[in-house]
Amino acid sequence: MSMTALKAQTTERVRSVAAMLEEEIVLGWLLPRERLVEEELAERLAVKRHVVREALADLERVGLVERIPNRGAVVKLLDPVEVRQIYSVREALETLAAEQIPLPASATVLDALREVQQRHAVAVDSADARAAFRANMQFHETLFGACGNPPLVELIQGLAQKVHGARSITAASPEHLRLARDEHAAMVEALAAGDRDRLVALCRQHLGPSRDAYIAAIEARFARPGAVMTERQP
Amino acid sequence: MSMTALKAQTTERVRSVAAMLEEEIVLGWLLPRERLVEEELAERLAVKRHVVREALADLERVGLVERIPNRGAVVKLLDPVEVRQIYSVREALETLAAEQIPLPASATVLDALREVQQRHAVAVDSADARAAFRANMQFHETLFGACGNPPLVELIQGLAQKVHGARSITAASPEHLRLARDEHAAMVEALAAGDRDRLVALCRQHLGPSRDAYIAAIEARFARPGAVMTERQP
DNA sequence: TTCGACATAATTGTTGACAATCCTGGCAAC
DNA sequence: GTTGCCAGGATTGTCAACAATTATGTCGAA
Repeated sequence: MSMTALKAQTTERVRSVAAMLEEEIVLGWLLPRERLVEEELAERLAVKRHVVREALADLERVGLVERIPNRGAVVKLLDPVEVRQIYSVREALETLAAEQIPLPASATVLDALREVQQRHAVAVDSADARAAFRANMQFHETLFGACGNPPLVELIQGLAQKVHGARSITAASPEHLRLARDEHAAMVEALAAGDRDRLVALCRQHLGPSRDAYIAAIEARFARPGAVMTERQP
Repeated sequence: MSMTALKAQTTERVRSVAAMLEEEIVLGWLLPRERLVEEELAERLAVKRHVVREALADLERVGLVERIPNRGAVVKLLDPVEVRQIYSVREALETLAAEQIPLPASATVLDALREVQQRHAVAVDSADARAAFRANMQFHETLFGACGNPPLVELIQGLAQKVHGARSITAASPEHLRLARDEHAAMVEALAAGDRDRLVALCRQHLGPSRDAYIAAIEARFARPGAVMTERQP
């Protein structure tokens, strides 16, 4: 029965390492274009190189890092047009899911959402970015999970992961966190009231801020010399 | 480029192995629930175990195989409800993509589609299942690729891959192949004529047959003993 | 100074052996 | 006849050393 073995099963360690790296990317601890050296990570995370290797392969599949043969991995920098495209698909998918959630929402779903939202609010108020990130992910998972279409939920989560690199701008910003918190509350309200139009609208506008903040930040800070942006010359 | 490269880059070999296994699954050479033993595959495909391992991890992420820790990999058997859910999302995404294709389609797109469709028709007529499969994939890639949203195309392809295991029923069936060929022709026609409604409708109905055939087949052939179906005893 | 060849260092990719784990089948006890 | 247990074998997971590749820095020549 106990699925979670006491001594971390191998594939679990890989997933654990991948999750740690993902968090470090989202929280801005690892910046775009930063190199991810296998041995270095292996020592820091106290695992063998080969585990880090598999974790990096996982993150490459997800789209969070980029691996160049014989040259190693770097955290991927999404260009603005790709971000816009991804967000447009996210909007479509999340709308689709929101339209399929049975309304008014069941008590179990509402209770779960309120509990998670509570944790998220606490994390935001105490400026605990990591806890806020985790609670935020869990909130969306339970919210969209209520649509009854697991493959759809998986897709939504996958797309969210893809732009996690983009969230390093908003994940630490108190204003954005507070805004997200309030929007979550509004969503729960709409779910309880059975107001589908409001729910869908909330989901849609919930996506905007992080996208816009990222695009603005990326064009200001990570522009490559040689691109359209005029960069100061040394 | 020569596929059978003598000195293939490592990550290329992994992708190559994954692609081979995927084809073998789609063509029904590897059946659902069949075990995939690393050493065995390594010897058969003339690569090291380590490469097979990574390829299996890839296919696991795609959803074509299932890996249980310390027990190995098997080709995944999708249950009918999951297949229905996936197809419903496919329908939504392909509709979304079809709605974004600029109409009437550009000459380059049409030329490319006609060329691929020609190859597909030849393969179907000569009952070359493998060539038909490849041409079919390429057709949909170029078709939806015309929507101008690469992440969306990637998602569509990923979902198609997920149900590739389900295609082993239709991939070898002459009737289904002929039907697909004719529907492809109709799509090209709609693209050329700039008839968006017809295009969207064609995309939608194009999904039906393989889904229905798979669900019927799975319930007839792969029912687990202990389920409602009565299975013959040896 | 600038350019290019060459040696050197840093990093990834590969390999085979070893350890851990899980399934199979036989054998004994009830 | 069924159940439980203990080998034995098959398979996956782990590891450290080695090979291959790419980046870096130095030196000499134009």
